[in-house]
Amino acid sequence: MKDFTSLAPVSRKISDSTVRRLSLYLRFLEEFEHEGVATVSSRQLASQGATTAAQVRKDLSLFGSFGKRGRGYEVADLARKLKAILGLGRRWRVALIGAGRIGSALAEYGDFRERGFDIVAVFDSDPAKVGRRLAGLTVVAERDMERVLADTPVDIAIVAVPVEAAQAVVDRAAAAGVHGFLNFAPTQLHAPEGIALRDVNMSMELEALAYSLSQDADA
Amino acid sequence: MKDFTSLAPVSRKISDSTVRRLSLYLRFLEEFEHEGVATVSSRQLASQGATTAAQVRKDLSLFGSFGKRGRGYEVADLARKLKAILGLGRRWRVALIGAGRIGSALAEYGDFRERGFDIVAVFDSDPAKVGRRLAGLTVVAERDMERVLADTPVDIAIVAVPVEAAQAVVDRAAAAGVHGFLNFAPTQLHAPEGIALRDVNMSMELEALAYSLSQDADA
DNA sequence: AAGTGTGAAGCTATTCACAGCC
DNA sequence: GGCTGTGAATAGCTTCACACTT
Repeated sequence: MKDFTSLAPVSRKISDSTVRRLSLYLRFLEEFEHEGVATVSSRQLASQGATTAAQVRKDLSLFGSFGKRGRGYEVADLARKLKAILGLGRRWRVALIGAGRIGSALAEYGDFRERGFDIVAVFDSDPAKVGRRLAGLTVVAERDMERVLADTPVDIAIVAVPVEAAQAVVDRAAAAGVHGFLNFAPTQLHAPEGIALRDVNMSMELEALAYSLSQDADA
Repeated sequence: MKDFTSLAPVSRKISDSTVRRLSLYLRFLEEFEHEGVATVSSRQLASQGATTAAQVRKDLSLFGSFGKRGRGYEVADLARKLKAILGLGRRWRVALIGAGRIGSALAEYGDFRERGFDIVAVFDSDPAKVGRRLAGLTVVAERDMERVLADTPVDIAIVAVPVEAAQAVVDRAAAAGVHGFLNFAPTQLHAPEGIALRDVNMSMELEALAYSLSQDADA
């Protein structure tokens, strides 16, 4: 049994699927905690999340030994550890770039704040939007992005601008010190060296559904 | 070499990652087509999409032999074939359930229509929203969902209701004949037997970014 | 008895490498 | 010469199964 004195990430590279599952487990643990449940087994965690008990144990074992044999996992304790592993032991500062329909909806999306992500700046290139209030913030001209980011640095930027503008906005924000991006423009962006970027492509999700439905129809 | 007389899906089960890549390739092909490019190589397709030439060829080969050795793929032809494979040779009828901030933004999201998905009904449980116009449609009471879906059947429903309401809404809509769901409520829903469902969890994407950034910070 | 932690096995996905065709 | 299509090799992920702990 390894001795993990800290929760410092393990040398081994953790797959994206594992990270996503950890994030899911954390949610379930918070629900259990809310219901006053004190301990859970890998089986119980698995049943909530469409996975297997072995998978849960394997995922957790990548980071240490958090359970007690014969008993399971202590809910509050495991939740705390997962938070530390996922980097949620702190709050994250987020900029929103693009205050159109999707951007505005995201600015006011309560779940972000609830999960530790604070939107602290909003940018838009449309002069008609600049100066307006959105989710308690004043929309700033996209042209002033570098200047504002120098004053109020952020960790992550949410990109909600049109496809044509998206890559440029990422490159500029990355140069201005933003380390992670969540892109909602329906295109695959390229992250500068050393920068984390994830694409959320809603139309592509619908296309994947369309594929499934076409398959079923022939079956 | 196999003889694919139709584009009917192959018996082999196709992985989600392959489907997503096909959807990406299709976008690139449409861009190439728009630029007047007549043929592309697997290398060119790969370079756009952060994958490898071998992966592109493998993905395509699961469905047939679409290229010409020494020449590459004919852009318009391959685009047509990918559309057929993905089930995009037709338009899809979509209901939106939940006309809150996210729902409203999705209702007006142009890319859906552009990619073949027409929102033809909008439901909400809030009496204050019922009767309002949204993206050219009148918001209908969620309670009347079954009645309306009987008249105007849809293939897919987009779920944009609060977490607490999400599973019930899926169960009801599935019973009313909806075959696929795209869920935006930040929870993992369970699809009834034979129903396709995908979760888009935006907070979870941010958490995955937070994980990456925490990793980088220690490196 | 119950349930974790984990090496080993099994499975799936990606990459390699090259014969075959244009 | 260039590039596809594809079996073979490799890598990565999931499941199994069981020793071990409470």
